[in-house]
Amino acid sequence: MDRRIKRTKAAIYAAFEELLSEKKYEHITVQEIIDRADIGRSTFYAHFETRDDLLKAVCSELFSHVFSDHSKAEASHDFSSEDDTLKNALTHILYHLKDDRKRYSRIFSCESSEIFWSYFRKQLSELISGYNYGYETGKTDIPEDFRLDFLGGAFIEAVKWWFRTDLKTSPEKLVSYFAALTGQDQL
Amino acid sequence: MDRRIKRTKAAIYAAFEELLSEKKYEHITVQEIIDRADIGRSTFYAHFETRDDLLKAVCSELFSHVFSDHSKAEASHDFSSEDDTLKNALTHILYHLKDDRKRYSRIFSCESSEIFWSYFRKQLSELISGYNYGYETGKTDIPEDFRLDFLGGAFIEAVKWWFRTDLKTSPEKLVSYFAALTGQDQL
DNA sequence: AAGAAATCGAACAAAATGTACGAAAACGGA
DNA sequence: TCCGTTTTCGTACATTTTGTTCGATTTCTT
Repeated sequence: MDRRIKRTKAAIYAAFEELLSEKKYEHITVQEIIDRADIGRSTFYAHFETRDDLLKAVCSELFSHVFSDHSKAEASHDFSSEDDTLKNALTHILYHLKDDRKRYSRIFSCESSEIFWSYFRKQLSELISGYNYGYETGKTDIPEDFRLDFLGGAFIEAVKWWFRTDLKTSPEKLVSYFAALTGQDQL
Repeated sequence: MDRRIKRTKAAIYAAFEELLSEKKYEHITVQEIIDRADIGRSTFYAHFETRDDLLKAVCSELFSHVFSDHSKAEASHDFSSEDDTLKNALTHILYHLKDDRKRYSRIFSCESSEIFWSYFRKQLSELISGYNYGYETGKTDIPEDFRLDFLGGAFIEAVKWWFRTDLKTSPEKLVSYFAALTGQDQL
């Protein structure tokens, strides 16, 4: 690959990720990116059609690291590669995220429709905590705030799936799926 | 409340939600909203400071319906109000969403950082499905696609929580929480 | 009917967008 | 090192959006 391209892309990526740590993705302009990267306007558009294009490219690049070469991750965190379970696979992913936490934090803090979901999630977590009398705290070592955030977020995921599949499942069934998969049957 | 204000806000809301069903939130401009609502530019800014402000207002209005008056929801869907469990509460919420599915669909389809999460989720679901040999299909009536989407999304929620709390939990512990709350211990 | 409040619309500066083009620079293969 | 190719630069440009201002006008409330 042409060195100039590599240099230009690197400059754009760096500027973009830097900006991402300062402000929301939605408020970052192409102008700011090229100013920060110190490249010509036309140069940017020679590589990316839109700002979304750039984000996609960055995501793609990031994830190529996350999901490739589990073995490497294992090697660097001393897991026996024979124990190839989902749990370990997920653990390896988490280690990778942790190793590059700065980059991922920037991306993870993007938001937009999140305004909506965060409303929903907050309300749900409160709602769930209100029904907690049947739940024995202390029996497990799962932090209460994790449990509430997680269940709220997981329920949102169920709702998202529900809408993706055109609400063809009845609410009762959906809730039963949710309850079954989260072991919240008792509530 | 002044009728003019009510009319103006209604016009803005209608135009906004209409646009929301045609394009992504991020690409909707104030210009389009006031054109569609047929109101003066200054009038819009008299009610909302920014486009995000408007979205927040719409969300707030929408959720005030979702989380208020469970009793009403119960009445209209014949639940015995004595059975006040979390499951029923969630079911009622789902019914409400279903009743107003058109409005909610519009909001739900917003995206932005979703570009990132959807990448992640897709990969995760694939990963999980690869470890499914231990899972007995057919034993439950939970659809396979729901299970995969859900577990992927739920794991993302765990990761989000992880980052919100500054990665202070070890990857192993986080995965064990996830496994415990989703009954995926066996994998 | 009268005073208050909201809307209109036109105008404005500032900024961003996406595109175009020729000149200059950097590249890679021979 | 040379030469054709590719990339970058810089500038320019038309268009669009943004957020604000202000007086005139309309609509509301009482």
